[in-house]
Amino acid sequence: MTTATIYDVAREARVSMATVSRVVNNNPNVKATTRARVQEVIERLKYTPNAVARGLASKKSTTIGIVLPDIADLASAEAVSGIESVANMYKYNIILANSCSDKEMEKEIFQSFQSKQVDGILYLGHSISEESRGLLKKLNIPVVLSGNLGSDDTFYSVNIDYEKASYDITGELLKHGREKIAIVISSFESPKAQRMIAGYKRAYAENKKSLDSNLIIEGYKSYKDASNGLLTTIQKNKANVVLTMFDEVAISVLHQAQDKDLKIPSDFEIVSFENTKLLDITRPKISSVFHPIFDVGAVAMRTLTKIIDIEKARSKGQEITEEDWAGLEEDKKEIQLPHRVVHRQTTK
Amino acid sequence: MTTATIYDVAREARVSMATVSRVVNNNPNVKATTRARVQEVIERLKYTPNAVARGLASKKSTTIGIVLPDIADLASAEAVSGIESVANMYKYNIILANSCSDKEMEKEIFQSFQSKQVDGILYLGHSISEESRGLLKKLNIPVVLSGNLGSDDTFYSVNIDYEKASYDITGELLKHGREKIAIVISSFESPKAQRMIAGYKRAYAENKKSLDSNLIIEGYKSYKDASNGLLTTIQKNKANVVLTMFDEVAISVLHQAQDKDLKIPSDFEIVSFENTKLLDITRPKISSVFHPIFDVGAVAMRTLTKIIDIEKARSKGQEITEEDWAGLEEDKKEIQLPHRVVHRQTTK
DNA sequence: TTGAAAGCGCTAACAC
DNA sequence: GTGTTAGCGCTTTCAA
Repeated sequence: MTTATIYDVAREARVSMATVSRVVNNNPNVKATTRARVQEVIERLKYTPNAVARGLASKKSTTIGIVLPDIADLASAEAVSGIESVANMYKYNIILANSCSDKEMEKEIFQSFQSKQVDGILYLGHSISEESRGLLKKLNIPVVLSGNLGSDDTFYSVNIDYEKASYDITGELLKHGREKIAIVISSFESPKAQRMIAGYKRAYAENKKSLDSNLIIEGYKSYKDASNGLLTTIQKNKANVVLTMFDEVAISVLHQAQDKDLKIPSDFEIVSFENTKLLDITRPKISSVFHPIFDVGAVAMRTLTKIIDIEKARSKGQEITEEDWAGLEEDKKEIQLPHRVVHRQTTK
Repeated sequence: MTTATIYDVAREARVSMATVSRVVNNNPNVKATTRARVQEVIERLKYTPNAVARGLASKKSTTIGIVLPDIADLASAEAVSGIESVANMYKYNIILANSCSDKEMEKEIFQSFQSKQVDGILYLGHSISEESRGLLKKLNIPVVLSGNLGSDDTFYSVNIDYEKASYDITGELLKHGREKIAIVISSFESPKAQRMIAGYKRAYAENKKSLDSNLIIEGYKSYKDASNGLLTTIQKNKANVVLTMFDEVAISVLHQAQDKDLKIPSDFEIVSFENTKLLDITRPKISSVFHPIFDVGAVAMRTLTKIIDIEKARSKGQEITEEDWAGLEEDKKEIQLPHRVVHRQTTK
C-alpha cells in the first residue's frame, strides 16, 4: 500500500500542489469552496503529509531533542514527562538520547540531532561540561538547559533557585536550634551542589553559627553509594540533621537510622532536595524542598518553543512581537521556579 | 553559518556526489585513494550528512517510535533505558510518545510516526486495544509489543511468561503450607492480569487446594489506589500472603501491614510481580518475581531491528538469510525472557 | 486566489 | 571505480 502524496490530492481535487499545501498549512489565501474540495479529497485519500519531505523543504522538523544522563532515573523521567506534555501540546515530537554523562557520547548525540535537523535541544543533567557547552553553541540550534546551570548567559535554563532553597531550609533549621547540619552532595564539581553549599553557608553566616566544613560530605548520589555507612560518617561529625541532594541518598540514610534504632525525627532529621515521588513511599515520609520536577520540564519545553519562534522570526527578518517574548527576558536567562519546604515526617 | 552539503564535498574533492555518498555509506566500490581524499574534505568541511534528506531519498529514517502509557512510570523508564541502549548500538534514534492510555491519542501518535517515517514501532503498555492493533497493522511498519501480549500472532512481543511466573510462585507458596493467597491486579481486562490469574488458578488446581475467588482482587495499580485500605480487604478474606501486580501496590500493603504491627514475613507475606528498583529501597525489602525490565526493553529493540532488516530485504526481493532470522521464529512471535522468584525479606 | 517551477540534500539506478 | 541523472514529497517564491 502506497500512501497518497500531495500530488495525488492535487490531481484528484484539480488544483495545484501549492494549493493543497496551503490548505494543509492553514494558509488563509484559499477560497472556501476550493478549500472544502481539497479537504474532501484529503479525507477520501487519507492523505497525511510526509513530515520528512516537509522537513527537507522547510528546514523544520517539528522535533526536539532531549539529552539526559539517564532516563531510568526517576527525576529525569518525571521531567521528560513534563516536557512531553507540552511538546505534545505544540505538536513537537521528542527524540530522547541517553548521554550516560559521557562527553564523547554527547558529541555524537549533538551531531545526530543536528543531522536530524531538530528544531531545538533540551539538555538535562546535573552539570554540563565546557566542551559540550561549546559544541552546543556551534550547533546554532535553540537550547534550553535544565537541572543544571548556565555559568554564563549563553543559554536559557530552567531550575529552582538551589542557593535560596538551601539557604531557606538551613536557615529555618538553624533558627529552630539545630547547630550541626550535614549536607550530602554528589560532588564539588557540580554547579547545583555548589549553589546548595553557597546557600547553606550563607544561612550559617547570617545566623552567626559556626560551620564545620566536615559536615559538607561529597560523593553520594545513589542508594547504593550511601548504604555503605554514610550515616556513620554523618554521626561522626556530630550532626543530627542531614540535607541530601538526592532522594535515594535520603532514603538510604533513613534506613540506616532505623537500623540503629534512632528515633526519627526526634533523634535525627532528614531533608532531601530532589523530591521525586519516592519520598511519599517511605515510612516515615521524608521531608523535602519541594521541587516541581514535572513543571521544570514543562516550563523548559515551553521556553524552548518560544525561543524557536523568536529565532524563526529573526531569521526571516521579521519583527519580533511582544507576544513572542512573553515571559522571556533576554538579559535574564535563568528561569527559576518557586520552591518551598515541605515538612513530612522526618523533620520536627 | 550554513553547513556543508554533499555537493560542497564533491566539488572540493573533485568527485561526484555519488562517490561522496559511497564514502559516507561505506560502500566498498571506491578506490582507497579517492576515499582518503574525500574523507579529508569531509573532515575539513565538517560535513555531516543531513538525515532528513537522506530519509526522504531512501525512505528510511533510522528512527524508531516508542509509544507508552506513562514515561514517568519507573518500569517504563527502565524499559526505555534498555531500548535506548540497543537503539544506540544500532544507530537508531528514538522518538518517545506518551499515550496516556488514550485511544485517540494513540491514533494521533501512530499518524505522526507514520508521517515521520519511523522504521519501526515499539508499543509498551499493559494492554493494547483492538482498534490500536488494527491501526498498527495498517501502518505497514514493523512493530514489537512489550509489557502486553499478542492475543493473536500479528506482532512479535517480548515479555516474561506471566502465567508461568504466577504459577511458580503460587505453587511454591502452596507447597509450603500457605492456603489463602490473595492476588491483586489492575483489572480483569488486562491480558497480563489474565495470565497471572490463569497461572494462579493452575497452581491451585494442581495442588488440589480450594481457591476462594474473593482472593482475586481487582482495581489496584498504584500506591495511592492501594493506600485506601487494601490490606483490610485482603485480611477480610483471611489471606496472609499477597501477590501484587505492581510494586507500588506491594509497598503500600507493606506499609499498611507495618501500621498494623504485623510481623513480616512471619504474620504476613508479600510478593510483587513487577520488580523495579523500588523493591530494594523498602525496609524490609520486598520479595518478587524477578522480571528483567531493562532486558525486556533491550530484547524488544533488538527484535525490532531484526524485523526491520528482514522487511527491508523482503521489500527488495532479496533472499532472507538464516542470519537475519537468528533467534526469531515466524510461527512463535511471543518471545519470553526467563523469570525467577527472588526471596527478599517479605517471604518466609 | 491560484499555478508553475525551482529547489531542499540525498540515494540509487544506470551508464560508462 | 566513478559520474549522470532522476527522483523522494514537500515548501515557497514569483508570476499570473
